[in-house]
This record gives sequence, structure tokens and C-alpha cells, in this order.
Amino acid sequence: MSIQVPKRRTRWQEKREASLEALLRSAIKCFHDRGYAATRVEDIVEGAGYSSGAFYFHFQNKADCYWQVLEYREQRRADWPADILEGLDPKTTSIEEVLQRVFGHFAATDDGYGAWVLVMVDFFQQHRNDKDVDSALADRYRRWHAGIAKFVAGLQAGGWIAAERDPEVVAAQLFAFTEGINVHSRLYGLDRRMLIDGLVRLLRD
Amino acid sequence: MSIQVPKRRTRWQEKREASLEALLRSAIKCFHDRGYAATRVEDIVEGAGYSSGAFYFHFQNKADCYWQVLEYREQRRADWPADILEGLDPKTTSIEEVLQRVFGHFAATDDGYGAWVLVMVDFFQQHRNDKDVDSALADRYRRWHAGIAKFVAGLQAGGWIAAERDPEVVAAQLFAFTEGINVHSRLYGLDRRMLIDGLVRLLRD
Amino acid sequence: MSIQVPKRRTRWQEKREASLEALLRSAIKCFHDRGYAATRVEDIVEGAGYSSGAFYFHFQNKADCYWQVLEYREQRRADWPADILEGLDPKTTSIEEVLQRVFGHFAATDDGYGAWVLVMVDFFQQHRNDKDVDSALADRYRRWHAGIAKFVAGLQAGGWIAAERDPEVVAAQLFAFTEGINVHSRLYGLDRRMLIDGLVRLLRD
Amino acid sequence: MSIQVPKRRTRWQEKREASLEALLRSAIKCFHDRGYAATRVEDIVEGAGYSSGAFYFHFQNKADCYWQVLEYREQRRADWPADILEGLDPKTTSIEEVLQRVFGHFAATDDGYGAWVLVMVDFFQQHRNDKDVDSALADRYRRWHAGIAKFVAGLQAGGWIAAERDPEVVAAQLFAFTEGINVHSRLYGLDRRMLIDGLVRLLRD
DNA sequence: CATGAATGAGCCTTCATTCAT
DNA sequence: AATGAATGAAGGCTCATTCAT
Repeated sequence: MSIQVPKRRTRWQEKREASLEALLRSAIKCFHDRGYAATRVEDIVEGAGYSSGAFYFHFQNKADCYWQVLEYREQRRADWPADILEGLDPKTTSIEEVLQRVFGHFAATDDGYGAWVLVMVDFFQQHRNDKDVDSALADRYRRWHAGIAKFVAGLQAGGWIAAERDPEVVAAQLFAFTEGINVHSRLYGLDRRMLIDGLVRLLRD
Repeated sequence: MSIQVPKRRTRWQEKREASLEALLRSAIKCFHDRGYAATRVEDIVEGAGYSSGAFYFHFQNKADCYWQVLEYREQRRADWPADILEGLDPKTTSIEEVLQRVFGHFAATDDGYGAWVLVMVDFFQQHRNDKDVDSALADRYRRWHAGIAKFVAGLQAGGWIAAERDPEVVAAQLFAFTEGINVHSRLYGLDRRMLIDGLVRLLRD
Repeated sequence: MSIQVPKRRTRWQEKREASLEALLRSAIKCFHDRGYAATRVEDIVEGAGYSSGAFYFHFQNKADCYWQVLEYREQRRADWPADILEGLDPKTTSIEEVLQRVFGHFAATDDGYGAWVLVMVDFFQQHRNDKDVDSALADRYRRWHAGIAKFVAGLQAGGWIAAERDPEVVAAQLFAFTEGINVHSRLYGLDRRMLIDGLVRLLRD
Repeated sequence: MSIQVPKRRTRWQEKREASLEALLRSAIKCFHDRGYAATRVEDIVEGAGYSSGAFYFHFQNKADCYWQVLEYREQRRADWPADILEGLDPKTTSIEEVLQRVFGHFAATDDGYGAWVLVMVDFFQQHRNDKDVDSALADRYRRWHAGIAKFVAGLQAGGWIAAERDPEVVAAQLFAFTEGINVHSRLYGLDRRMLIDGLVRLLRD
């Protein structure tokens, strides 16, 4: 009997987590394909094979779903700055190749749902005036930015680039440039091939 | 009577143009302050002191209003690449100063409504699937990009930067970086002071 | 021309007031027939021959509609304490007859929608916790109570009853007793004929 | 084995009765605090420490729960008209004191959840049109009314009041007045101190 | 006897758009 | 050229109820 309880708990938990993940995956797809505002709760649950009630069992509301989506996406990235630079050497791997690996890693963990920045903008536009949203977004940015800064520091430590510049500033510039390219490639069909070239220029001393 | 008609026409035209401009200005302000989706037609007409009927006299619908807003904004910029570089010399004016002038010009013609890219994204997200929108947006981009490329070519001709790189590619990078900084400064409160520095790096040979 | 403007204004005003009154009347009927909570906005507009948008043109929300209904009902009662006692004399008109007149007046101004207290309770239950509602309801009560107190004072001045008791206390008792009878007659089918008798007892010295 | 079954039955019964009572108590508290309509099944089970499945084990639906609540409340009152008047004498105990005892008894058996009439109204409003509800409510009223009538008859027999009036009519008036005061005290914050005074007036010959 | 994930109908509200004037 | 009342489709969210375990 004392074993039954945890078993049952686990079953419920498994079911719950499975449906939550299905909803999160569907939400990511919908948000990516149509944007935040244009995605209806109905779209998300249909994509996951559930009914709208299930959505509100797992999420407080649409915005809460969005925050959980952000969390879920980040968990999948793990500690990418360390993972990517591990075992690499400037003598055998050019900085361009390193950057390619980074975007390859992101593409893999994102299931091909790139240019998430559009969804971020969409979400932001829907929640202007909301102080909590502002600070929560700033928090998210800090984490992302910290990852990039760690990567830049890694490049400096590894000898790819000079160690003079502040990694934090460089990281902010890399991040902004990448997102700018993403936005323009999605909105206007800009060719993304100039991305790596620009990043290298921003990294040079 | 035959004289009266043109007079009247003219008066009507004046009135018409005045109300159109009032609506456009109000629309720009609203779109900037709340985003495209969150701006109600009601907001725009209230801000201009008209009623919703006036809106649909001047615009077919909300999207049409947006396109006219884009047109109106560009007219005010005139031929900025020529205007700005005119009479300047690399010996007396650094490239940083030139770039400052550019953004100063934009700030003036935009009435302080910067970071328009957010509105562009918002509008884009609302009109996914619409083929016409996609090509129309690409057209807009081409014009903006052409202006920047002309500016880059001017910098090369003036001797600020080497003439080796393709102005079109450089322009695309400058544009993307600027918009990336804009997005991050609005969404996450990023300090915009690293903008000029990054642009200079992207311009260097 | 200067005459045209007011004319037009008046036309709009008339239309607006007509539709507002139609909605209010329909709302009163619906609230009375089904209670506040069970009345859907849809029911109200259907009863008035409009669409749901019209409802939200005239009212901020369902609760606002309710407050306007209360206001509308009161306006129709006018200054009943004065109107009813005017020209009456205890020698020719018994106190029972006076009370009958009062309820006759209410029945007429209410279009037969008596026992409104049920709707008040229903509305109250839906808005527990809302401080504004509490004080607004207390305000309403004060007005109703003041009318009854004025009536009681009139009965004292006219000589129907002794002038010793505080009209305010008597009024509160009359009011409560009447509403109690109303509740019981609606909920449990209580015979209302014991109403007048009880009121007379509460009025006696 | 044949002995085990009854044992088990009894344990189950005990458990069953315990959870039923917990749910009923929680329901009473919720209904009192928020009204019938605004109380969610979820609220009731949470207050009792169970989950929604338990609710539907004990009750067919929310309305059934309400009827069981009414039953439960009445069982606790027992034969109050007899209990209260037992051993009292008009010479030593004024009628006001007797009434105070009555309300004291009710307050004790109701755990302080007075003004139940609001919940009754709320429930009634949700079940208009339902013939069964109407007759069931009338049945309830008859029982309550019978108790009060018995009390009035007791007052007459004990010599507190004259025996001329029909106890049933007096009871209906007392009941209605009390509930009217309850409604007004809850909805509008009416001072309840005029309750006893009014009841005495309604009891006088 | 009880759990709790999931259902799905229903309701309030918003807002781009229309049209008689 | 402009008014403003009215439309109606659509979407977010709630909650009584079910059912496999």
C-alpha cells in the first residue's frame, strides 16, 4: 500500500507532464508560425490534441503559457557556451566555424523555430504598460546576455580574439546584430549569409 | 459658377488634406505608443479629434492606414544621404560624428518616434499569410536599404572608409544592427550607447 | 447652418435615448424574470431588438447596466411620498387605503416588476468583496429609506399615526418587512395579503 | 470473513460520514461567504481537504449538495420552540428576552452563519423555471414556518401574548420581518437592533 | 472511497467595419 | 467631408461535470 501511493502519484505526474509538454510544444509552434497575438488558445490545444479546458488546467492564462514556453526553451539549451567551446582550438577551428556551431546548436534545440525575436516583440507589444512584464523581460534578457558574454569570454580565453574588450559590451552587440538580422530576414526576406561576417567584424579588436 | 467650383474644390482639398494629416500624425503616435495591433481605430480618430467615419473616408481599412503612414514618414526624410554628407570632410568630421548627424536627422523627422521596427514587426505578425503584404514590405525595405547603401557609398567616396566592400552588404549590416539595438533597447532596456561603436566596427574594412 | 447642427445633434440624441431606454426596459424585464446572474447580455439585447455591440455602446459592462437600471427605475417613481399623501385626510382615507395607494403607485411605475429585492440580492452576491459596490448599494438604500421616512413623517403630520416614534426607525422596519414579505412570496409562494396588516402594526404607537 | 465484512462496512461508513460532514460544513461556509452561484465546487472540496471526485461521490451535483446542506442545517436545530420556552414564565422573562434566546439558539446552531436567506435567494434565482425546485422550497418553508407558528402558540399558551390571533399568520409575519431585516443588514449595512422591537410590535394584539 | 486530469458548452467583452444621415 | 449608432464575428476564460485509475 505504501508503495501504491507514490506509484499513483508518479502516473499522474507523468500524464500531467506529458500533456504539459505537448501543449508547450504546440504553443511554440503556433507562436512561431503566427505570432503571439494571432495565436488563439484554441490553436494551441488543437495542435496538441486537447481541449481548451486542458490549457487552463496547465496555465493560468495565455501570458503564463508564454512565460512557461520561454522557460522550456531555455532549459533545452543547457550550458551552451561551455558545451560548444569544449575541446576546440583556434589553430584547427576558425572563429567562423565556431559561430556556425553556435547557430547549429540553437537550430537543433529550437526544432527549427528560429527568429523567436518576432514573437518576443509581439508579446511585448501586447503587454505595454505592464510593469511586471517589463522587469520579467529584462530578467530574461540578462540571462541570455550572460550566456553570450560567457561565450565571448571563452573566445578571449581560447585565443580566438584579443582579450581587451569588455565581453559584456561585445555580447550585447553580437546579440543585437543577430536579432536585427533575424528580424530583417523574416520581415523583408533578407539574405542571412551576411550574419557570420558581421559578427566576426563585431568581435575583432 | 464655373469659378466657384475650383475655389470650393480647393477648400475641400485643403480640409481633406488637413484632416488626413491629422489622422496620420495621430496614427503614428498611437502605433508608436501601443503598437499596431493594440491601437484601435477609435484611438487614432480620438487623437485627431475626429470620429470613426472620418477614418474610413480617408482609409480603406486599418492596414491601408498603416501603409499611408509608412509613405508619410518617408516623405519627411527626403534625400537624407545627400543632405547629410553635403559639405562634410573626413579631416574635420569623424565618422562617429557623421553617424550622430544621421540619427539626429531621423530623430527630427520622426518627431521622436524611434524604434519603429517594433511596429513593423507587430504589423507583420498580424498579416502573415498575406502574400501582398510580404512583397509590399520587401519593397519598402529595398527603398530604405537603398538610402543606406547610398550613404555608405558616400562615405567611401568621401574617404571616411575604404572603398573595397560592397555598399549594399555593408548597408544591410548597418541597418540590421541598428534595428537590433532598437529592439533590445525597447524590449529589455538595453543602453543604446554601444550603437555608434558597433556601426563603426561594421563599417571598417 | 447654425440651426442644422443642433437638429442633427437632437436626432442622434433621440435615437440614442430611444435605444438606451429600449435596452433598459429589456434589462429590467430580464433581470426580473431570471435574476441578475442568469441574465445574459444576449438576452437583454435580443429583448430590445439590438445586437450585443449596441449594449456595450450604451453600457460599460453588465454591472454598469444594472446601475443605470436602478437609476431609471427611481426616476419613474418621482416624489411619491408627497404625491400620494397630497389631498388625503385620515377622516376619509384609512391608513390601510393609503398603503394600498403606495403599492399601487409602485406597481404602476414598475410595470408590474415587483419583488426587485431578489435581483438586488442576486447582484449583491455576484459582487461581494467589491468595496465600491457596497458603498453604492448603501447609497441607494439611503435614498429609498429617506423616501419612506418622509412618507412616515407625512403620516404623522397628517394625523394618521402618533408623532412620537422616530420616522427613520419606523421607515427601516416598514421597508424590511415589505421586502421580507416580497422574498417569501416569491421564494415560497407566501400569500401577500398579510403585508398591509403587518405594516399597520409596525406603524402603530 | 463473514465477520470482517460488517467491520469493514462500518469503517467505510464512518469514513463516508466523516467526509460527507466535512464537505457539508465546507459547503455551508462557502455558500455563506460567497453565495450559491459564486461558490465553485472546487471551493467546497478545497475547504474540506478533498478533491472534486469526492464531491461527486457524495452529491449528484451542486444543487443536490445544496439540498443536503439545508437538511443538515435543520437537523441541528432540533425542536427549538419547545426547548426555548421550557421552564420560562412571563413574570420573570420578558418577551424581548425570549426572542433574544431564540436568536441566540439559532446563532449557536448555525455556527455564526446567519442571513442564510441570501443564499436561498441566490439558489432560487439559479433555478427559476424548475418546478421541482419550487415545490421543494415551499416544503422547506412550511417546516420552518410550522416551527415558528408552534413558538407563537407557545407564547400564547404561556401568557406572553393574547391568544386571539392566528399563530400561522403571526408566524409568517415574524419570519418575513426577520428575513427582511437580515437582507437589509447584509446588503445595505442596516443596524439590526430594530429587529426585536419590530417583532414585539408584530406580536402585540 | 477518492484522485485529478480533461472536457466543452457558455458567457462577457472587444473592435474593425458599415451605413443612414 | 464627417457623424456616430449599431453590427457581429471572434476570442479569452470559467466551471460543473466526467472518467480512467
